[in-house]
Amino acid sequence: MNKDTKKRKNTKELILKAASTLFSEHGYRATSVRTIAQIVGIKQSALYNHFKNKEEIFFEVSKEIFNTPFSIATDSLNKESLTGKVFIHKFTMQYKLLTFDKASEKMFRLLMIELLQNEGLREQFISEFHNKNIKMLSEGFFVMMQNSLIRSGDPMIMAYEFISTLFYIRLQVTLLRFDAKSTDALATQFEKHVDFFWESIKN
Amino acid sequence: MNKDTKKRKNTKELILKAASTLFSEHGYRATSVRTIAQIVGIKQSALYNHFKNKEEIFFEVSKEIFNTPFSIATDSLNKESLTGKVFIHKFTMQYKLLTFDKASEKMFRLLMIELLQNEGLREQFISEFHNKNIKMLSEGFFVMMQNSLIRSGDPMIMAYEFISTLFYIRLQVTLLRFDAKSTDALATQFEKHVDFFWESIKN
DNA sequence: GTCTATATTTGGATAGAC
DNA sequence: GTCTATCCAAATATAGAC
Repeated sequence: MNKDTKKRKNTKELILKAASTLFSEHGYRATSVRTIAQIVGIKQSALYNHFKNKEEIFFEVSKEIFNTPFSIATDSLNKESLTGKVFIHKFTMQYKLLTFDKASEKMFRLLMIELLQNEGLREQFISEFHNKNIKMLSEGFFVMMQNSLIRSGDPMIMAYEFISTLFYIRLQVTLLRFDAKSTDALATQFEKHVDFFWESIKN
Repeated sequence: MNKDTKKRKNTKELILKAASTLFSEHGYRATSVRTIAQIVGIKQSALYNHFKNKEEIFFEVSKEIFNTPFSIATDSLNKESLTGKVFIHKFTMQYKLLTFDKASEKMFRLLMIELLQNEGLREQFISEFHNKNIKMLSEGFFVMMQNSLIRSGDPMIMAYEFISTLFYIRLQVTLLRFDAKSTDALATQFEKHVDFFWESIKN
C-alpha cells in the first residue's frame, strides 16, 4: 500500500514538482526538459506523454503561483471583526508566514524570476497580488477611520504604503535565502513594520 | 566630420548599446549574439573581435546598472542642508526622475530581469541600491530627530519604511511601462507617499 | 575588423519498438 | 507509458580568407 501510494504519485505530478523547483531556481529558459526528466527518473521523451510541450509544463506550474497565497488570510481576517493594530498585525503575520513558507517561497521566487519575461504573470501580479491586498487592507482601514481608531485619509493610500513595505521585506528575504544567507537582520522587520505603521496612523 | 563621428561611434559601443536594450527586454539567455550583431549591422562572428564572449558583453552592460543611479541625489541633497519635509520631498523627486528616465528605466528593468539569476547582481542590489539609500535617508532622519522635527524612533526603520514604498512604486511603473500601459494611476503616487510619510513622522 | 564557412553543443520534439 | 534512436533548429564560438 505504501509502495502503491508512492508509485501512484503520478509521473505527471512528479514532473510538475521537479519542474517547479527547477523553474524557480533557474527560470524557464535555463531549465531543460532533459533535466526535468532526469530528476523524475525518466527519459526526456517520456515527458511528452504527459504534456504537449515545455510551455504547457510551465503553464501548469505557474498556476500554483496565485493559488495558495492570500486566500487563507482573507478568511481568518474577516471572520472575527478584527480592527485596529490587531488587524494589521494579523495580516502581517500571515504575510510573514508565507514569506518563510517553503512552498510559497518557491512560487514567489518563480514569480520574480519570470515577472519581466511573461506578460500574463505581470497582469496577475497586479490583479492578484497587488489589487487584492489593497482592497482587503483599505477596507480594514476604512472601518477603522469610521471608528476614529486611526487618523483620516485615503484608505487606498494607507493600504498602498502598508503593503509596499511588506513586499519589500519579502523580496529581500527571498534574495537572501536564495543565496542561503542569513535573514537574521530581517527577522523582526515585519513586527517593526507593524509597530511603526500603527504609530503612523493611530489616533 | 559628421560622418566620421558617426563611424567613430566604436562598433564596441554600438554593440553595448544594442546588447543593453535586448538584455533589458528579453534577459540574458533569451538574447542571442546573432540578434545583437544584426542590430549593430555586422555579422555575429565579428562580435568576437570586441568581446571574448557573450558573458563579457553582459558584464560590461551590467556595470551600467549601478553607475548612474543615486550618485546625483547624494550631492544635491548634502550640499544644501535640507531637512524636514523638503528633504524627503527632494529625495523622492530624484527617485521619481530616475523611475521615468529612459536610460535608468532600462537598467532597472535589466536588474529586475536578472536579479534572481545572477548572484553578483543580488549582492550589488543590496549594497548599492538598498544599503546606500538606507544610509543616506537614516542620516537625514537622525538629524531631524535631533532637531525635534520628527517623532523619535529608529532612523534605520524609518528609512526602511520610506524606501520600500519608493521601490514598490518604481517596480509597478516599470512593469506597466514595459507593457506600454498607462501609468496615470501612479502618476502622483510619489507625491502622495511624501505627504503620507511626513504626516506619519512629523512632530 | 569584417566576412564566409564550419565546428560543436544543447535543447525541443517526434517515430516507432516494446 | 517508457524506451532508443533520430531529427531539427538555434546558438556559441573558432578558423582562415580578404
